[in-house]
Amino acid sequence: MNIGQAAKASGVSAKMIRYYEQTGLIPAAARKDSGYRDYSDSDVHMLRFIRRARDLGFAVAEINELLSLWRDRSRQSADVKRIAAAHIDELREKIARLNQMADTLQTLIDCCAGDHRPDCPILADLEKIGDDRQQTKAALSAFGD
Amino acid sequence: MNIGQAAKASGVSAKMIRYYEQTGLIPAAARKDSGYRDYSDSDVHMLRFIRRARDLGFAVAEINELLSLWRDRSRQSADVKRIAAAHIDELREKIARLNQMADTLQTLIDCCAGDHRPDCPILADLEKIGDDRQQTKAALSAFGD
DNA sequence: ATAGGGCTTCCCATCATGGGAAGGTCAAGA
DNA sequence: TCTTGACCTTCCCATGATGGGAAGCCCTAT
Repeated sequence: MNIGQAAKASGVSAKMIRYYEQTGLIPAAARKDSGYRDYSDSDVHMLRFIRRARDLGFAVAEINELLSLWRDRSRQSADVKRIAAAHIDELREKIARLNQMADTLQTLIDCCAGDHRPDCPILADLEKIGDDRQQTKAALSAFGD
Repeated sequence: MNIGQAAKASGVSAKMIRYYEQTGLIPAAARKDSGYRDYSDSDVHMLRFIRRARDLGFAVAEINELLSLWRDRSRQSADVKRIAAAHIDELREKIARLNQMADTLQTLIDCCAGDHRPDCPILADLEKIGDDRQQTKAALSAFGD
C-alpha cells in the first residue's frame, strides 16, 4: 500500500512516516518499481504503535526503546515498566510546573479589576524587584478591590 | 553595564538578551565605543519583567503585548487581564492533556507486573487495534495479576 | 493522450534556547 | 609596557516534532 493509505490507516501523517524512516525510528520501507514506498499491514501495525505511544507523550527516543522491547519476544515487562515509569515522572513534573504557573497566574487574575483603570496587579507582579515569587498573595492585598 | 552583568542581574542569559534584541522584543541596546552593549538599570528592569513573564509561561509574542501595556500609562487593566486569561486557558488545556496521558499511563503501569516475564499490558495497549483508548481499564482485566 | 491526484526529494519555518568558533576589548598583574 | 585571561562581538548550527511548499515523476481513469 502507498504511503498515503498507510498514513490514513495508522493515523501518522505521510510527512512523519518519512521522517521516522529518515531518523531511523523505523526501517526503510520497501519500494515499488516506481520508487513509491510500499507498506504492509504489519508496517501499519508498527506505525499505529508509534502513534499511540506519541499520544501518551513518549518522545521518539523512548518509542525507539519501546519498539525494541515490543519486537523482543524474550523481553522482561520490568524493562517496559521502567521506561513508562520514567516517562510518567516527566509528565508529573511538567504538570506540577504548569500547575504552579496556573496557580500564580490565577491569583493575579483574581486580583485584577479588569476595567478601564491602568492599575494592574499582574503587571505589578511582573515588575516586582524581588526574584522570589512565593509570597505573591500577601503583596497583593493592596489590590483588594 | 555589560551584557554579562545585565544577564546576572536580570536572570536572562546573555544569549537570550541578544536574541530578544534581534527579534525586536526589546529595543537595540546602547553601545559603548568598543562596540559592547551597554545596559542601564531600567534595561535590567525590563529584562527582569520578561524573565518573570517567561516563568509564568507567557510566549514571547504575548510578552510583547504585556510590555506595550506596561509602558502605556493609559492602559486599561482589562487588556492585561484578557491576555492573562487567554494564557491561563492555554495552560489549563495543556495540563488537562498531560493529566489525561498520565492517568492512562498510570493505569497501564499499575497493571504491569514489572517482572522477568514478557507479558506487558503497556505494550499490549500500544499495540491495540482500536483507535479509541477510553475503555482501557476494562480491557486490562485480563492482566489482573 | 491528457488531467488530476499521489508520490518523490529537497529546502524552509516553527519556538526558545544553548554550543561553539573566530576574532576584538578590557583590566589586572609582572 | 606587555601579557594573560575573562569578557565581548558576530555568525553558524542544533535541538524536537511537525507542517508547508516547490519541482518533478508516476499512475489511473476518461
